[in-house]
Amino acid sequence: MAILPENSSNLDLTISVPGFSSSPPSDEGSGGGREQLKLDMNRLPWSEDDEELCHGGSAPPRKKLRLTREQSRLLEDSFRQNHTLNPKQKEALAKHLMLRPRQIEVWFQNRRARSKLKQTEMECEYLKRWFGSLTEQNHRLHREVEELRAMKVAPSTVTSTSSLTMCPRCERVTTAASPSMAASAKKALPLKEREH
DNA sequence: CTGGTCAAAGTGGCTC
DNA sequence: GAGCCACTTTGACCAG
Repeated sequence: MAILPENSSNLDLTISVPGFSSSPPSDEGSGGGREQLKLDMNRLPWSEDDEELCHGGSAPPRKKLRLTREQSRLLEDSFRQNHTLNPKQKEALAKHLMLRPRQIEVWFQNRRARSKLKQTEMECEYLKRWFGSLTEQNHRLHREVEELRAMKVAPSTVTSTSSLTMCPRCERVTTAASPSMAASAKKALPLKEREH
């Protein structure tokens, strides 16, 4: 097994020039001031010799590429059109952005992961809200049960059993006295469950 | 200086 | 074996 990964050619030795400032004056908001460095790090062409250099001797610290805003924008555009690339598209994009196909591939992988994470977070938020709603509904139903039990203890207070109805499918008892509860319970359920 | 965050890249397992 | 994904590492940057 190789000591270094196949794509260690991006261990860009050329950027660590003594005296070179990696923090030029910021021209953008948060995260700004990276543009110059990014350009230098991304600069092509790289050669096979560079790769050989990386494989020889002791491993230098991996230098991190930062994409330029333009590169990111084009990648985002491309991602919007398609979340995956075929080898030809990857090659073309790499050529256009002056990056290696591997970098395009990695960017798309990470972008898909971020996209999925965002989706999961949104679903999590939705489920939290739903849980809150169900908890609230559960409390109301418990109170209703207590009320019904109280009525059973004192049957004289129950005017007629016909005011209680049982849903044949979910076997839920509803009373004519609490239509709002039935309505709110219905509201809390997702559409699929409601179609009933 | 330190800890947190973000994103590029490495790694290993899985699928086709 | 290539491509993808989940997980992890790592470097750059920023705020306190």
